[in-house]
Amino acid sequence: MEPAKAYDPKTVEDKIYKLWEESGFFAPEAHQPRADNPNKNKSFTIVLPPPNITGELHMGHALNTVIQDVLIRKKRMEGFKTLWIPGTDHAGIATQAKVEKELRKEGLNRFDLGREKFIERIWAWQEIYGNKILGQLKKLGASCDWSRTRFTLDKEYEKAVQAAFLHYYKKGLIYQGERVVNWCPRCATSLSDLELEYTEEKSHLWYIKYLLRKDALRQTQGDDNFIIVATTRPETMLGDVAVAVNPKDERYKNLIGKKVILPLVGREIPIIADRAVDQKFGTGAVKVTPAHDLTDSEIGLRHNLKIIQVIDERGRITKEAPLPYQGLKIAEAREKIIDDLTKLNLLEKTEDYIHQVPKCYRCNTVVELIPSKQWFLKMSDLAKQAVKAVKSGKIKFSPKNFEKPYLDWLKNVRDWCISRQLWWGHKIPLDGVDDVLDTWFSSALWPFATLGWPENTKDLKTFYPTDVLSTARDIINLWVTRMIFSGIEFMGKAPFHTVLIHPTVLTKEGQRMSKSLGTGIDPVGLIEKYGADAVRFGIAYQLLGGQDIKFSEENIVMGRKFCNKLWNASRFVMLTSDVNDEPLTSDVNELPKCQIIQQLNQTIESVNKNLENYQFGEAAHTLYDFFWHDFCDKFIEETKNSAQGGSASGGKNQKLLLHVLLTSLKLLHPFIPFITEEIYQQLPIKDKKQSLMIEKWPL
RNA sequence: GGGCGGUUGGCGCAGUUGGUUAGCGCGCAGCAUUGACAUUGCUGAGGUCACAGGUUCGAGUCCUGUACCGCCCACCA
Repeated sequence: MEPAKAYDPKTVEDKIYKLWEESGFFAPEAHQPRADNPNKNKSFTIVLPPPNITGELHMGHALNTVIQDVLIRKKRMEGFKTLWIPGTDHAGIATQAKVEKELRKEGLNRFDLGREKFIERIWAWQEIYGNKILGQLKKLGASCDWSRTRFTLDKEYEKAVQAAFLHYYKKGLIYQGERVVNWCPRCATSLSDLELEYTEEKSHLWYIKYLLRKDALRQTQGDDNFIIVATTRPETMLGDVAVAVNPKDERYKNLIGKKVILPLVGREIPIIADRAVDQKFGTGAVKVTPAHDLTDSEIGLRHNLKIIQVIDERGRITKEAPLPYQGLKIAEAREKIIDDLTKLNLLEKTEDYIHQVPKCYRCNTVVELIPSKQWFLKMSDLAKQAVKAVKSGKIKFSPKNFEKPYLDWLKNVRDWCISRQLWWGHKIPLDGVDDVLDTWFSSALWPFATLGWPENTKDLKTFYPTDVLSTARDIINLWVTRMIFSGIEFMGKAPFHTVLIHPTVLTKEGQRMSKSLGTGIDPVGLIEKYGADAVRFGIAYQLLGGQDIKFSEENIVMGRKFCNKLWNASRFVMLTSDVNDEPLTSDVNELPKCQIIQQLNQTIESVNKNLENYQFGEAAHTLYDFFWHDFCDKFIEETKNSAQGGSASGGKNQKLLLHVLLTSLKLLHPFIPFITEEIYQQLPIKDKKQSLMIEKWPL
């Protein structure tokens, strides 16, 4: 049957993907490399950044899938032992929050179910969404080795996590400590600094009078009988243990060492001097609450102050506070305290104040700082290793300027709080501990745990270290740094040589795409509308210069048009080919040195160079221009004219047409795999491979 | 508060080490055409390259400053 006039991706894509899966060529051992292949002993490995099982994929995933698949498909055609490992991430807090939200719709919370039932419920969720995500990757055409699919919470992976934890523990790098940690009262867990999201909020700066104790009063010659502190968190005053001023501050020099009476509480607390106090802010005198503020906690340590916890894990005032405030929620307590201070005439003034409020990055609840017993991983030595790997050039970032934020962060890094009071995650391997590990502790092991570590597997020997890691910039420090030091620590080698930071996909208006804002675009919807190849080519075409992408559907339209052009040009070549009885050859040596061949060779050279430098957009543009304008508009039209004069030159032109078409299909295949494969399957050529996937890449 | 990036035709973007008429996609206008393709072909309109100075024989491209936009990082109560 004659191929349809217009290319219809719907009739092609599922069929072709099935063909690929059945061929087995996604796995590195599926086909024998040619004897003359210089790369046959080299491997090329990518680990897919495992998507969180919290929902469906977004455009960022689609973009990253295109990048990785282009790299993988090209290397596969070059004859490398190519492995792209897929998988998903259990995403501790994110998934737990998602499932809790589901429960809430049923009027339940996780405590109603209990730990075991709740975890069962999440496993049911992971079954659905994990598979959904893998299905979406397949729709995009990802040529991952699905037989090696991993999940960060599967049984084997659990072994890796345990082994890692015990290694650190035995080495003395893991310790338990009572520290002030970020705490989400809704999730009831600690959070790392990186898991906070700050939002700017209008609030107030309250100026509160702390009265001096009577004997202190007698000793001061001034007429002030109080010191004023400014705060944005009046409710924490219930836990104050001192008032601090800068030692150089002349205004307060004679007050240092004196005592004040903490309003509403009645506790006597000292006025101390500490360098952390900024003279210029507020009144230059700051209330010190070591239990609920990080700076204060450090001041407390320096001055040997008590820690009085007045906010508990659920965000309520504790029994350490005076009776009237006990059990109140933070907002209620704040209101009552302001009220009471006003009545006592201790509120000097209230100013409007805009400040950054930390919120839980998963559930958007205001995060509290509370003292809590947690597990920490010592970072200083590990961070040094991670710094060295990049400074020595063993790992390169592309674009290079992302090395700076990476190095800056590592330079100032604090110990990593790795315990979470969640139910969904890896349990800390020590008896009697209910805490789980930060989800990033397990994903830090991804490049080698997916290959079988801690067992010394064949895969590990063959495919580690991996080659390119492609990811979004916002998880450089959450994930990339931690993979790097983990790889060095456990494998003795950096886990990859290149970190590819891809652009962020924004809306056309320049907004961040997000579900909650309603600005997200579903790649699968686009695939249904335009076809996967159109989506892929549209994305690749826009991957220029490395800056963020304002997504516009017009590029996908272009992709669809291009696919159609390719389809019809191929139809033309094939229709005219049928005239010949003999199968046509694509032997390069028989080709004349004409203009189209010259242009083709330039295209090959340019595409190779651009792909080696991760210039995907440039490569896509080059291919587009060559195929459409040089090949279709000029060369094909010319062959029509020359054919009219007689059939003598017809055969030669056929070979040429077929050669250029086949080479173009090879070059385009990494970008638009479905349509190129479909056409390849129909081509009347000798020595056809089972799939275009394993054809020889043009050099 | 610190760091990074952006500002080029209606929209989305390219412009390598400074050098003849600043490119691409989408859109727009006119013309063409049933024989690969109307998801087409040809032709064309449309930009004082954010602003102000400076370096240079010559700057979208280098330097200084300004404005606006975006992102990341940061314990200023």
